[in-house]
Amino acid sequence: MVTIVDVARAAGVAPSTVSYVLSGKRSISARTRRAVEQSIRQLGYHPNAGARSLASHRTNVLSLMAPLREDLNNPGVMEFVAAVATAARGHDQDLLLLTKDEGASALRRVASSALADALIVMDVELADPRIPTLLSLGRPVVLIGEPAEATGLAAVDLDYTAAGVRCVDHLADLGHRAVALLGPHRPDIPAARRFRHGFAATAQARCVEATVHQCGHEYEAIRACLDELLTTEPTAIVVHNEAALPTVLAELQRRGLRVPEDLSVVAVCRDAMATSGPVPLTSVAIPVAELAELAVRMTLREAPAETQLLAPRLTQRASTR
Amino acid sequence: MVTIVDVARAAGVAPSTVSYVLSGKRSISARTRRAVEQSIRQLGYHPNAGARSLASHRTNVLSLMAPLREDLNNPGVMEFVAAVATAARGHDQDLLLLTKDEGASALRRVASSALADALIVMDVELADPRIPTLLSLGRPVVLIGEPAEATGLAAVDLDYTAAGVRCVDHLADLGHRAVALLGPHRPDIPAARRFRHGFAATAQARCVEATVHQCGHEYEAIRACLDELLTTEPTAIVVHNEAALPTVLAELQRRGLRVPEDLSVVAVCRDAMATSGPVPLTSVAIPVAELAELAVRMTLREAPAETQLLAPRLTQRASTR
DNA sequence: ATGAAAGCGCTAACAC
DNA sequence: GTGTTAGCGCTTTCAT
Repeated sequence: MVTIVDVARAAGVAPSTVSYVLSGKRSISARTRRAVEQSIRQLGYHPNAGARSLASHRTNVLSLMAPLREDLNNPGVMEFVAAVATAARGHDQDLLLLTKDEGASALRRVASSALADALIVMDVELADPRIPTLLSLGRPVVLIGEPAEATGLAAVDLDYTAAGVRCVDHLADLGHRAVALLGPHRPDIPAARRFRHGFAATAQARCVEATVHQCGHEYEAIRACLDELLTTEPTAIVVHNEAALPTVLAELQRRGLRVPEDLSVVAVCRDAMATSGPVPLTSVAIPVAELAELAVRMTLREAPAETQLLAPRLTQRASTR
Repeated sequence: MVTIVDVARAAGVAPSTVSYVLSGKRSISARTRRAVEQSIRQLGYHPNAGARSLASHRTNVLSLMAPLREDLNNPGVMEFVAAVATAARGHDQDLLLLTKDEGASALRRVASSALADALIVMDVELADPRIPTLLSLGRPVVLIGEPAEATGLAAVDLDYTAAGVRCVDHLADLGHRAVALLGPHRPDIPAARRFRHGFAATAQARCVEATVHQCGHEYEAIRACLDELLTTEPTAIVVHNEAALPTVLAELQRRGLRVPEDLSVVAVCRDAMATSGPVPLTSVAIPVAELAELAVRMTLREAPAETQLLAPRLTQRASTR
């Protein structure tokens, strides 16, 4: 194993000088820096993470707790995990992955044993039992997805209220007078509530008839939901349920409803999903990469640790008119 | 911060005794053990991971490198990540997540800086550039998904050859004489090759006409693939492409082909996927939890570090007859 | 069955 | 601009 002492000896300097070259915490002559960097490369030196953490009280590890069991079908979860991993590496941090069902004790364990410097937590619910623990950790915490009540914790999310507004505005602008919302399986989560409120309030403001429905992503649930939804004869639907989206579209087709001729569709989903079907969908994408980057920067105190809601962007494609 | 010295003082013993109570590496009187355990609980002591790793050369962290960008659509990837995280915690290990596109240098970094004790790598390809690095790491390495060539690295996977055999045997037993395989987007990966070989060899052995097709998961690709596939008028198809499966089924329906009346379908997919559509599908599931558990045990040297292929299990449901 | 003490490899305060 | 050195909190010999 190559240690800092080996590098120092090879470069003809003191170990602390090597440390300072690596950290940039004091000025180093160009000559010394070159010698040290060369020795590092030649010897293939990688600082020992444990020693570093012990001496500096920093691990350069972020921990992400994600809902890895229940939301397995939700492709958005994996996208977030990937985005956070990528954002973390972009800031020289590694990522320790925790599953949601390990609960508060895992958060405490990771923080107390100094396995990670900060925590990012997805899918925090209204009265989540993890919140008190997170508040007591003494480490930076950022939530992805904003719990409806102020928790005192920093959070990042899409502005779902604005997203609901945007979808209805788009459809109203196109002349639709009757629209329906097909929402997610869990109507109680903050994102669902906010979207629904934006949707309903804007429909009212613009004198558009609106109905709200919710369903899971199993075939039967979707079918029943569409049965109900279509009785009101809307000319457009907004689908805020990515997992159900493919089945919804297939089912519309099966019923002989063409998109957008008979029914306009706006989806809240990843761009990849919006463009993967026969009809490219007008959609509001969740800005996963930006949210992840922002969350990581917050944990590193490079961005103010407060709740930030990113503005939605609606991309018009072929499914609305 | 609570340290081992605090616990030792509270319990009236030496720090080393606390350490030994925690590790179980030497016998402790019941009385001492009780006192120490009580102090640990009362003080909320969590051993510092960095100090531990520095002193013991063990981190109790496993690193998993997963294809988090390219295979984002592949629900199987996330399932593996979740399963490995769960299996790791079951063995008192934490999980450091790496993305495949960080490449060999990330593996070297994590191993050399002692961030993790061992590495699990998904999606290793035929002539993967990471293989030489993995061989030189001096740490346990387990691949999930077996590269076709012997690499000298331990690996776990489903026995895809046997899976291909099993699917054709099932259909042949039901009396089918013409079957088609709809394979994955990347026909060159070992799993695809092996499945195809099992499929083709068994078809020949049982005098069943067989054709092999491949396609991505975009709508147009699937449509074109089905156009081609259906010209041979098979009475059954085997879908080894989970991402495409929902679209394939929707498209069959659109063409007026009923499952299983007009066409039997066998899928290689998660059970959740097999049972989520209108017709429960006869399927071969990938035993993700077992594979993850086995991989974790191999990294911990609790299972022999060799290539292990798990036998497929076919579950008959309503889509074949 | 338990204690004392020597490091593990690094960072950061202190010295010059 | 650089060197010296005292820890960081733990594990593990070595003693008894």
